[in-house]
Amino acid sequence: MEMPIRVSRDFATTYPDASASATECAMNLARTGDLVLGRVALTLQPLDVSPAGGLVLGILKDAGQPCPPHYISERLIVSRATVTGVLDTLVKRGLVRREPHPTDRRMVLVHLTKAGSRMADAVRRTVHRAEAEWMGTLSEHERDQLTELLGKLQRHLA
Amino acid sequence: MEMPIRVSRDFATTYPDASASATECAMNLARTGDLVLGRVALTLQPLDVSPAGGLVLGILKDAGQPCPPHYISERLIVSRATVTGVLDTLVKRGLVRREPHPTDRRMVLVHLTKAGSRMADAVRRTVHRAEAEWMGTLSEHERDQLTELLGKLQRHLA
DNA sequence: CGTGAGTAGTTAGGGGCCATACTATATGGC
DNA sequence: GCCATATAGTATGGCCCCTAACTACTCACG
Repeated sequence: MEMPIRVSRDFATTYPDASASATECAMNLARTGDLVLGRVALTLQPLDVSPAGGLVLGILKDAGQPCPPHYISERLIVSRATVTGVLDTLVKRGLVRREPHPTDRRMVLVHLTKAGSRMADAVRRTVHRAEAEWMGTLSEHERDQLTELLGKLQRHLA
Repeated sequence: MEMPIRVSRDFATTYPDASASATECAMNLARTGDLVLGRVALTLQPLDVSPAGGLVLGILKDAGQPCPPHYISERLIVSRATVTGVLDTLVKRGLVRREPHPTDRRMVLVHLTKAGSRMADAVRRTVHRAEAEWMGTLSEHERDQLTELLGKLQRHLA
């Protein structure tokens, strides 16, 4: 498999109103994003936490206090329904606890358990150490360049 | 929401053996990849085809002849089980047909129907036109730069 | 030949993600 | 106070993705 993905030589004639460089960017962005997600999942496997679960723990840890699911949903940029499912898994694993909100009875407050708090730390340490290794091929300058380019795209895509 | 994602100011002291620039790259790669995938799904919605389904149609079209599922699985970098599911959907939609392999009875050959062939073309046209628009914020030079950086990472991550 | 190793496809079960629809609760304007 | 509207959480059902296990078949080696 070639890397990066390139379009075929006759791309421009086959798709006149397309752009080869744009298509190559899009395909490689999707592929690279997928590779990174795969690496995260692999890295977290020994901890027996899913990437989504790890992110939720991190959000709760950062908040420093119990949070309602809708807050997690917004931070994670994911639907509330998805958060319900991830929380179910975390509850089963004993990393998180749901409690009724003291004043607003529509809400639930998600509490980090002791084990959940420890796990949040372990996830962060593990993932950040791994990230440093993944990006080892790029120089500091290249990383900044990449982050800038991605930021520009995100502003346009979001 | 800021774009690109940046780590907090005290990142280096909190995670001594991590790299802020590496973590930023990883987070933004995951995010941007996700945004691109979301755009693809949105773009294909009017055609009533899933992103995965569209890719399978493209692979069959490129092959120019009926293919066994394991070939699709390798091209798509996805498990054979997943291909089974995607093909089920495509069969239901009448875009694809399963036929027994004439000589090797373990295999199935996936045929593109007339409608499937037309759909493959429509998917490509639609997505490539959209890609040109998504990447509109980046100059030709920036796109090449981005593709190169992603390629370098892919070689390291794959 | 026959048998064991390898290959192809599917099934089963699990997770993440979504949109939609439903219930319960809160709130602001009348 | 009452009601329309908005908000919070969840259930449902769909797609995509995985691993593991199972069936059917092929093939090479003894």
